[in-house]
Amino acid sequence: MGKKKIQRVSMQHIADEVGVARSTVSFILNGKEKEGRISEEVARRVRLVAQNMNYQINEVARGLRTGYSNTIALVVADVSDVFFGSMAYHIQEYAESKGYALIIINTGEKQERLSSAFKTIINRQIDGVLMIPVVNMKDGALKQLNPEIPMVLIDRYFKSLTTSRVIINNYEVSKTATQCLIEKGCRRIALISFRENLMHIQDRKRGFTEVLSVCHILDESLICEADYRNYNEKVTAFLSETMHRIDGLFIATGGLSSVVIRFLVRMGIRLQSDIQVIGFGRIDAATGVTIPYVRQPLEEICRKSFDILLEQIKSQDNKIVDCVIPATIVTDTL
Amino acid sequence: MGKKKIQRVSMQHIADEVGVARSTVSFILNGKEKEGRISEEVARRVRLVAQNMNYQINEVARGLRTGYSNTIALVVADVSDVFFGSMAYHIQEYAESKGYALIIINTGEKQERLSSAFKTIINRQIDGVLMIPVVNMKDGALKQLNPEIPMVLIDRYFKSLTTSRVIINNYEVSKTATQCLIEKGCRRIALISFRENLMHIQDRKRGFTEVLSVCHILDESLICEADYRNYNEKVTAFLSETMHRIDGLFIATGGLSSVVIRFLVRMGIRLQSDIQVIGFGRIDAATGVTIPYVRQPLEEICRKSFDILLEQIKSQDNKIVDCVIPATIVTDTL
DNA sequence: TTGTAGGCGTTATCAG
DNA sequence: CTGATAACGCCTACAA
Repeated sequence: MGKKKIQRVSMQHIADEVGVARSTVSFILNGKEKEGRISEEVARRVRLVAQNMNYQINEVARGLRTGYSNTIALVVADVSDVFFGSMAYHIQEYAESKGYALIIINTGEKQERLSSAFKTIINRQIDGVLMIPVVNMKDGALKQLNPEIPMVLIDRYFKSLTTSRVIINNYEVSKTATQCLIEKGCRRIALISFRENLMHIQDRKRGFTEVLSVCHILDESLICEADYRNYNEKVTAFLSETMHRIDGLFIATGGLSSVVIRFLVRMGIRLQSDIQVIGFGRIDAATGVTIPYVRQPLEEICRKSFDILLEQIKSQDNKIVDCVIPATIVTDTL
Repeated sequence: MGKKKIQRVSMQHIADEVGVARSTVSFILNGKEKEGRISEEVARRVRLVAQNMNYQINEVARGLRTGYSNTIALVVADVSDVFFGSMAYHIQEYAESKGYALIIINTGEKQERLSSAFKTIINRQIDGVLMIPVVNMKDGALKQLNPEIPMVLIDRYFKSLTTSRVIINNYEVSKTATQCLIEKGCRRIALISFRENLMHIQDRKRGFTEVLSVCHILDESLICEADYRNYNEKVTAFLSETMHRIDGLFIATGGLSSVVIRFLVRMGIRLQSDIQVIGFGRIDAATGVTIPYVRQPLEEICRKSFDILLEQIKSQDNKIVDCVIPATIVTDTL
């Protein structure tokens, strides 16, 4: 077999060509010519030759030397989920603009895959981790895997703040969403959500119930918290039983929108007239009507998360940052 | 600032601990003890110490030495697209099982971003590239960027076969899909698709028209090929004009399903009774009816693509592989 | 102002 | 059977 090793041009090659030392080339190509006190003339020649030889820096060698790979990891349950996928998109775009590469690690909902993920992260000298935690992930389990490595949690969070995070104002925006329904005249309002130990879900529920409590129209029987395994059955059962006695519905989890809307339509419910619905994240269903929703500023969340992570990588202090980005309600989908 | 360099345990540490040479440790930890003719006793001790010191191999150092990063890149227009996202998911899962990491590179629809992508790929010694080409990508432009690096095209392809690829049987499955409509009694069948220079789209159209031609029911005015920019207007205009004189519709591109279905529902068309519809890829709309579709075996496609790429990486021969995986029609969505 | 040399952690080659 | 030793390409303290 032709063991044709791909031969690339290194700094040494350039040095030889110009008749100067490796180090000089390194200084120039890294823009540290001032620091290295290189003559303008030499710098020019080196840069020219580098260009001509089409020199590309070897990040692997640099990584070995510096200890940094200029790579970050995004750890999610499943990138094929639109929400996670959008995160991945924005993060990659932003990371690239900052000279970072992004590796993706799927963990499913499985805690045990986290340790394998961290092994990869260590092995490859990944500089930092952006993670979207999943349900059955314990708070401690995270940092415990490797307390050294910079990490920022996105979108979901735990009671205790042991890791930096970037989240939206779940509680407040859920209050606003609920008030929207009330303002439209709804009085018998239901909530559909997941049953989770993650705070973002609980905060949304809290916002919902508080508003209804204040208005004295809270009905606990109109709250449906589905499990991950059988959410389809749970939700349809709940709706079958309640849909004729509710006039408003807050779907507090994007992942449930599709099944809920589909069921209501199939049952002949006229959305936004029989029942006012508001969702979390854009609802892309062929309903013929516009359904308002809580818009999470994904791009901003991603950029902020990356900025925080980068800051943590650069300045080794393990300062914990807690960043809350406000979500907004969108009522007129164009 | 605390420039606390993360200190990891290297092979040297283990060697020192056991009282043996680095190279010996390397042999053992790479499972080449037979080849290296290491004594069972030493091997055992080394492994034990490695375990105790929680040794993790440094892939960066290994990469510098071997020239391989054990990393592949997935180049797509936009991972947040469900189709691409699913690809990313399956590829990452499979790659991980084979000891490879996956980096994601988004290029949008922009040709010029390809060269930046390849720069990253070279810089980081990425071993191979899986790419889902986009519309305005010229065939030559691909390999040209770097003919050395192993690459496999997925899902979309060009006339000339200059790069390995894994695709589905677009032509055949489109014939089958069209026949499905005919068997349901449709005679005035429309096609909605993108106008693309990529072969997969053209092959689908070809399958469609050929079947209708044979049956003498081909009506060129019932073919809508939308542009990327204004596909929404184009499609709705087309449907407004034709929906009352068609009884069958083949949506040959997954990306158009949503807008088409939404429009038809809004117009009061009863799907699968006024008009029989068949799509490409599952249609997730709240229609209340089941819409048949062409199912692309994503996981199989991804695994096959990775296998081919790996083969190409391992054996440096640039043999070009053309793999066609059959898609199937799904009629009963559960 | 420039060059030298050592080392990052691994693997390959060759010598004991 | 095992151990030196030399790369891989880059960075940087230090020498000149």
